[in-house]
Amino acid sequence: MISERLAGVVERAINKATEEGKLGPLKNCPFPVSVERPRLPEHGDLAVGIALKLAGQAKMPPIKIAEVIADYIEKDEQAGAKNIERLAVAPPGFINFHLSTGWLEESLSEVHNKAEKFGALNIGEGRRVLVEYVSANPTGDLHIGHGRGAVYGSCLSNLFSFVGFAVEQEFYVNDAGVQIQQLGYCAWALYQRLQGRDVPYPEEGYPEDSLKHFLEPLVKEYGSSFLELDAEEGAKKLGELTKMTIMESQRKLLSRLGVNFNTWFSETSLHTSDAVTSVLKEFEKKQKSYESEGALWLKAKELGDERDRVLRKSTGVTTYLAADAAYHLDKYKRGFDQLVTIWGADHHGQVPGLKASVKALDLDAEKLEIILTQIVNLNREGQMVRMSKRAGTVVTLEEVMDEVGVDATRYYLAESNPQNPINFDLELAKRTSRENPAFYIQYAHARCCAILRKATEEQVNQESGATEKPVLSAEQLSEYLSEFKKKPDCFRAAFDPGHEVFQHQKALVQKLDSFPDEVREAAVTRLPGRMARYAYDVANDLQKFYEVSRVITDDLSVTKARLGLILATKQVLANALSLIGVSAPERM
RNA sequence: GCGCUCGUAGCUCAGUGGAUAGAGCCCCCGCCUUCUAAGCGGGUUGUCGUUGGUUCGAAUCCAACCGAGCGCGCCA
Repeated sequence: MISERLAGVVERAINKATEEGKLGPLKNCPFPVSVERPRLPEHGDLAVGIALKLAGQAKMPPIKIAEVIADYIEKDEQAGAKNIERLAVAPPGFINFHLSTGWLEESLSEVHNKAEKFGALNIGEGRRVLVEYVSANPTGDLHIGHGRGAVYGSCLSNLFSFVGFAVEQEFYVNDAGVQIQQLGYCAWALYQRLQGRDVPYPEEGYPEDSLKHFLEPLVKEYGSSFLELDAEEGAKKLGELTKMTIMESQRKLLSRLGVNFNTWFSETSLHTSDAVTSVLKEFEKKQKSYESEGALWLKAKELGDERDRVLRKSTGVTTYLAADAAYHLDKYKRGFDQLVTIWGADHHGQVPGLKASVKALDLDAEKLEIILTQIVNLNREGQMVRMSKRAGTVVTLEEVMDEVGVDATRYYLAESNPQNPINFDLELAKRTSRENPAFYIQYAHARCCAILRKATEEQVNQESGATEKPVLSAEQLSEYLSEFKKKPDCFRAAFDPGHEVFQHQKALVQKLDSFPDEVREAAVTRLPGRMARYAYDVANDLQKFYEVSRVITDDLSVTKARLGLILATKQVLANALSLIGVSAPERM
């Protein structure tokens, strides 16, 4: 990566300059040098604004600092080998680098060498992170909002894993408490009604239509064998069976969406294992709880919450918070270095309570990161598609996936940042044109594959109908592939420096080269959506390149070099798409 | 009322302390005898919600206000 190498050169210059006392009181470079790509071509290929950032500590005007650094870079003999053609200092204190094509060649060679590992980093250094997400109640179908959490969590997990963390993904199953009881009543009533018994359906329960399709297969399988049961036993039995059916359907659907969990953690298990009662004891022991009006309260207010929270109601039943505290204590005990919990934004009111409970247990609250995902609005032809669960008109995740496909579903849910609401346009997601970024990116990948096929497969002449032998033989191709890794200068023929088209050629390679930086940025900001937008940019740059630079030509060295460039582009597109879990098709 | 999130082009959204604030869509004009035109090029578009403050420098940080969404239970 050129920017990394360049950052090293700049940092060395700064350290040398500070050693010789040329940068005021500064001892060495206090923060990492970041290299950016200037917007305007006259500002060079790459630039650093470090002098602006050092101004305060060095107590010197930025422009002076830039001049000093530039001076040291020019004196650095190794710097010449970094493909720096010339550099310029520009106000208010930027150092602009103009580079030779050598760095483009090295970048391409690096992509070929690292292949599917290109862009992978080791920020995580093997540290263990647990990502908990979706965690829906097993009381109905998943809707598009769950889909967003699912896609976000899975993309973030992919990203963590790509930057060197050992990732585990977990689904917390809220299979305890009143909602499951409620499910039991509904299931029991529905079971009887489906067999002709005229019993009332619980008015306050889950909509009948939202459960019917889960009960029908149960009726098919068990027939009337449970009709004998009394109301209590019936609700328990049917509730349990329905819960299992729903969980299995959720698991299957998520798997189809490319979302797979290492563990499904049952809330019930926290109750049966006494984890909940023991966490309450722990609060008591640490004097972080007290009894009042017959209930047990967590002293949340002194730990950053706006008020204290109930852990055990006066009825003796523990609250959701108590179970969540026990659950998170369990996560800590499992020894993770980082815990990421993804919730729908409608649960943001619970964040201070959970944080307080973690602090009350003297656990490191810094390790626990709670990320909230905002709502998804479904659109069709500009009309809002309502998602009212009560009215029974809920649009399920499955319906969306059936309609627009898995790739488009994933792309649109992955693309935007979690703190912003999504407007998911069902019609746009189905479109096969440039307007639809999901399609456009895949088309770019398929186009790369088409060029490779064209170069290496037999072609049928349109006029004569005769079969023509491929431009490149299999032997030539494999020979080239190994040259791409070992001889960066074989890419030189891909470029036309000085020519108008060179800007497109350079832009594409620069974009490919910046992938590792983009990955780092996406990982540290927890915004995998950046990968989606990056892939779009690559696709766009590829199309521009394609338009002006013919790959298969009469000149074998040009064909070879450009084919190498196309294959590098295909690789980077595939890597970026794989991080967001969207497929990279060979043809379309 | 309090809290959280958000407010950037007609629309959908990037950009979160640095150069003249970007991209796509929409609209207009060009480009197919050549590897996928399902494409490409060019053009038009801004009180960065408002007002103050911090800073050499603010869309970005701080405060107040305006607007939108969500949340404020011994529900889960």
